[in-house]
Amino acid sequence: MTEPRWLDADQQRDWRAFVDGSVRLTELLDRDLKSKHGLSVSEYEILVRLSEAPERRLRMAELAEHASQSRSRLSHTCSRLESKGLVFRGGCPNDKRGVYAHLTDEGFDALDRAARDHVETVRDFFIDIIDPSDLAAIGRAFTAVNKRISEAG
Amino acid sequence: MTEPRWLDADQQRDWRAFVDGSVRLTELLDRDLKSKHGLSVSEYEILVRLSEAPERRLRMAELAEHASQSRSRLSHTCSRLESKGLVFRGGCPNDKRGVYAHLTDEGFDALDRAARDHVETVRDFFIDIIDPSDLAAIGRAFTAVNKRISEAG
DNA sequence: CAGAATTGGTTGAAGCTTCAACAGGTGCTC
DNA sequence: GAGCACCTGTTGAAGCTTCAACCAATTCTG
Repeated sequence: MTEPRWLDADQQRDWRAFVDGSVRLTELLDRDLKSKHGLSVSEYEILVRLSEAPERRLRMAELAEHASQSRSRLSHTCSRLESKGLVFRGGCPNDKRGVYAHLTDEGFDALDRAARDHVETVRDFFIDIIDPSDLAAIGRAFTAVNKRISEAG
Repeated sequence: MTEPRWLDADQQRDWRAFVDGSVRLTELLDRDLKSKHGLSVSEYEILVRLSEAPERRLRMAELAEHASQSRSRLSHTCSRLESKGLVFRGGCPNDKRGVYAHLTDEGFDALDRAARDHVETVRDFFIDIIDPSDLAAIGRAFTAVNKRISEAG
């Protein structure tokens, strides 16, 4: 068995900073959103994507794709959001298998309130403490990661 | 209520690339590690930290800190690792409340096997597709994030 | 030194995610 | 147009995480 190409010291340091940082950051954002607005990050993501979609509705499969969630997970989470009155699901005329998830007005308001706090926290713990050129580098890097993962799909 | 400082278009784009990318990447790594070695990323992290500790053992609280996990979660996960024979827990002489988690030889071997595959996947989907200076930027940025979160503690 | 406050770690229940199986629709092919 | 492969979305169970409550040991305080 050949020796793998281990990371060098710098790569190791940077990779670990990322792993730790992203875990801690998402946890912090999740806790923040939950305590102030009763929403998890993944629920929040769903509301965001719906709010941006034409007519504030999206097919389940599309929504799953946009929110980086499995269909099963989305299905469960939508049930919860539906029971909170933030989302409702209705059939699709063209394709009788299809289901549209719609953002309710109440859902839109909840999202608006949450987003105002959320953006401040994101700034506080990420955007505003990072050099703008480093942020651009992050953008480039993770765009490449997304592309790579999609290709491997 | 004053209008919050929304992100500008570039910030938004970069932030979202990161959110999506990191979710997808961790999911991919998790699936990879699980299918090839039956370990989740967080179990893997625990084994890594133990393997690097003097005498391959660490107090539970320290281990939780290093692995960015809650104590409760660590406790449950260690129970699972213990029943797989990769870790065992023993008391602490000085502080009778304390518990040391030890890496077993079997645990060390399992980690060694897993790490060889893991590093290739990390390279494939992250390190090797990113410009080295962008990786350095990521290191700087997330080091700052970690610092900020610790300070806010 | 007694009592209170803090720290270390575990536990069980509730909540969320994953996984595999499924029901119903669509569309392709022969 | 019957059969077959594929796609959509849901479901329930199993697995993992979070949360709050808890016990035990240590340390602080008067």
